[in-house]
Amino acid sequence: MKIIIADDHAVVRSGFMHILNFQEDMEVVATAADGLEAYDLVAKHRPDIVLMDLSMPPGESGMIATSKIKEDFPETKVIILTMYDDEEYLFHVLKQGASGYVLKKSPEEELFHAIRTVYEGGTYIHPEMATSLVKEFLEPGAEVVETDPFELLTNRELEVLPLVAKGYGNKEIAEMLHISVKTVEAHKARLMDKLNLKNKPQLVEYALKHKLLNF
Amino acid sequence: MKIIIADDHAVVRSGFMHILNFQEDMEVVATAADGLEAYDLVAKHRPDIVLMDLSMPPGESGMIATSKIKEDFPETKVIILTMYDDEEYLFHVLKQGASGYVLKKSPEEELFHAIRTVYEGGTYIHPEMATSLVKEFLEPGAEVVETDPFELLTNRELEVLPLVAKGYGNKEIAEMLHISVKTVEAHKARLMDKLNLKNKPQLVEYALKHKLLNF
DNA sequence: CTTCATATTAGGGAATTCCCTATATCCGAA
DNA sequence: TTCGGATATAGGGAATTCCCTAATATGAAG
Repeated sequence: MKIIIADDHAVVRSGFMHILNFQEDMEVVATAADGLEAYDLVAKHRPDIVLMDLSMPPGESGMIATSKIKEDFPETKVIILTMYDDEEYLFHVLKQGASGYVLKKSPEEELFHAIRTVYEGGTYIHPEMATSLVKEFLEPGAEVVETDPFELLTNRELEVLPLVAKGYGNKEIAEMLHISVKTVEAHKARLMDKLNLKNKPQLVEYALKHKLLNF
Repeated sequence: MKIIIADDHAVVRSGFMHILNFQEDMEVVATAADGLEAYDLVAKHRPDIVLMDLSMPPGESGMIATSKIKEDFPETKVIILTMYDDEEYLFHVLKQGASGYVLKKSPEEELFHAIRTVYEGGTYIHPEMATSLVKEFLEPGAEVVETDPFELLTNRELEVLPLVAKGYGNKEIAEMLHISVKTVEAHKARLMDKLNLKNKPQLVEYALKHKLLNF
């Protein structure tokens, strides 16, 4: 099967090309450094599969490219290959028409399996991400479709989140907001549940990613 | 020559291993997913070269590992292979004893060239980064501020600081670093004293400002 | 040989957080 | 009028952190 690889890191693309070309049923016909280049190469080569990174600064992102490619070349299947394990990315690219989502931390065997599965008409989602998908299936639109914090969280929660991320303790936050420690605990627990964050580091990462820390 | 690869992404490690093993004079003897594992493998294999990523969350960073490896195995040469083009990182790892700095966006030929240059006793710096080095050479210390964490803090403190900033508890940090909670407490107290930080939010702000959070 | 810094560890008590479970009021929408 | 969400608060116990004080081993520098 014909494959195109899109990743902004040249040496990483080379590495992927090598390990894929080693599989008897796989052939990398071209590689791209960003979304625009990937689109052009798909137009030219009409591959079966595109392996698409999500973030390819400063070029066009894989999310945009996936959307365009699926629109203009619906027979080409797109598998996202990224280091981001955020379910918001997963849901978004699935809606864009991607047929697979693999994390870069996975072993090469998983990548091979994903490619073959998708080539045969299936969908492959990295197991750790699949649970998010099941949740979403069971409770559509419950919380995770719109992961923009300003949509998901109440005003009070939006006040509490950055303060927690910055490292203030519950007691300090209570004093700042003139509420009780118990209330802070409750808001914190609710916002973590809404955002599907399991621990403090995930909360800090989320706050950073969504630019909620005003330092 | 014997090479060890340290990168948190398994499929990326596989790719690098493939392209390096294809070179007649290069052999990848092991791969590691973080700095601690890299150190252990260096002890075991005594490679000529280590290709080290800088950021390998949630494991130990390549910066810390580079320092330890150069200290205990001075004959092993370390080449940093990262996506970060910040000169702060470059200066630091050179001081730690790294012999090369290659960006992941470079083509594989540059990586081969870097490895061969370093193996022969030379130093290889990605051309775009070399200008920063020349500047620093011509005006030493011009841009180094007195609160450069890499100047003020010990290696252990540099390990603890980002973890605290990220929101990990002392118990979790102790488990990650295989030390006791009391030790974590002590390092934390010392580094806060050195940096004149009075509380957790100041520590978080400091870590952000100095790009110590690998998310 | 001495001194100093780093790394590590500890006791102990107070303070705080975490986690589970629960309740109440207010307000807006149906 | 009813219902659900937002906001607020609480009890209680286990776990953890904070803070102060103290100690040891090792290696490097003078």
